Amino acid sequence: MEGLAQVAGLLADRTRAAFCGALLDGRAWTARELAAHAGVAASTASEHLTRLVEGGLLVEHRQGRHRYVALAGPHVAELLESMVAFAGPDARPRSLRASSASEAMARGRTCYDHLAGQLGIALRSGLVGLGVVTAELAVTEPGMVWLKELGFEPSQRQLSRACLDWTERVPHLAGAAGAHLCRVFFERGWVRRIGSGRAVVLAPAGEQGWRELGIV
Amino acid sequence: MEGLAQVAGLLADRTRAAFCGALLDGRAWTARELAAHAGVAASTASEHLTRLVEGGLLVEHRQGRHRYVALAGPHVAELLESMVAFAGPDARPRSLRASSASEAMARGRTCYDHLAGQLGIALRSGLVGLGVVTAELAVTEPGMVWLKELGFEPSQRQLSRACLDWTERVPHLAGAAGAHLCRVFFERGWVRRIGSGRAVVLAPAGEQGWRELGIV
DNA sequence: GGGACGGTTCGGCGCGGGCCGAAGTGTTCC
DNA sequence: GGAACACTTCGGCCCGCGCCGAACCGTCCC
Repeated sequence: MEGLAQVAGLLADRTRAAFCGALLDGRAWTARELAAHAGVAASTASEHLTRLVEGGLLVEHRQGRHRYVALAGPHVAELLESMVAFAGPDARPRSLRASSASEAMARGRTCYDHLAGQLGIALRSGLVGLGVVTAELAVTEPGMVWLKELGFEPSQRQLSRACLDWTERVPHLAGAAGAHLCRVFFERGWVRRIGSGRAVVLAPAGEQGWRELGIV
Repeated sequence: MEGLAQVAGLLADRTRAAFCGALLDGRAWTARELAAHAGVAASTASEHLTRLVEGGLLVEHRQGRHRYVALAGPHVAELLESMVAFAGPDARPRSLRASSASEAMARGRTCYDHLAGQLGIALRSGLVGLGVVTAELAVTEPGMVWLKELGFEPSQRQLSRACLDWTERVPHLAGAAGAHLCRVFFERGWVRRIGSGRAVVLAPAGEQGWRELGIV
């Protein structure tokens, strides 16, 4: 259980945990952004990032004078999700600005590579209603046809997976299928990011697209 | 991500991690047993256990002068499994005795409430061959009939789940179905514990039973 | 070249926590 | 009652680590 203690140790610090939480949006952040997000000095952030990269949780990508870091893959996102799901959501925001930001996140956001929040729940209900996935979020045979019409190609990666939503406490669709749909929605401009962060919103074109597909 | 850091902190210590690893066999251990297992003083173990119980990872059960502790439930076992799967198996045993004990564990053991090791793999292959579960370990319709004949009753708990075997690096059957089969096999005396610990073996009666069920 | 900027390295500080042994509590058994 | 035993509490030790600021290194832009 040596390895268990090591990986737990990487996440056992509030600053490193805050980094990982921010990176759960699936995007790459610079060291400074993360430092500001967690409220520590740049030097401190730098050391933490080195540890997280060496521990295999993060990958880095140097570009000019910037150091971009991102989660090392879906397996890391899944690990973090399951730990957050166990720990439960944190006590909630104090400031007004933080509160409105967290409301926007509750409405819709990315969770690593798929949609979450109320938007994720709506997508899930729609797909269940269409018979694309079962109530347990397994892709059905007609569902696979439906996905392939949207350009989905099966791969090594697990087809579908339930990801526990930590604002809604309800599972939404993750895995290869969830990631593909999220990507398609972004490509078509149906979903776009708002504000600074990971909150997303369904654009008018998206509302229409979802209606045409029968999701809503 | 406050909560994430807290739960990670509970597991970030090698002694506490060793406790959890031992408890992954699904049985209740006394404080002394765990202390000996991890090689620390009884007083040290006592403090660690208090923290793990307060953190919700373990439950305790006082009986006379003994303090029994066990994992707080399948959700904890699943959390630990996913972290161990990420971290990978530890470097391997030094002493001869440790080596033969770990060989016995590799042949068969309990993983919280289901079978693991080569025995778990054999069970899984058999069930796939019988069509009880798909290759992805989802229970089929005929499989549910088969399970009900063995006394299985569906519950709230997730029906089946793939648990990554950390000696074999192959998934075996966990979840409600895996737990039920394990329990039935113990009740019928088909599987029994050997030696001090969590290693198990298929008894002669079990070999015959498995043949009759078509598992092997 | 010079200045601004992102990131890193290093030294030093302080706190937290893991460990033990000794002493104490409650239980079991004779 | 007395002895053995499982566990807990407490005091004290020490190491690890998270943090910062200062100095430094590269890159980018004028």
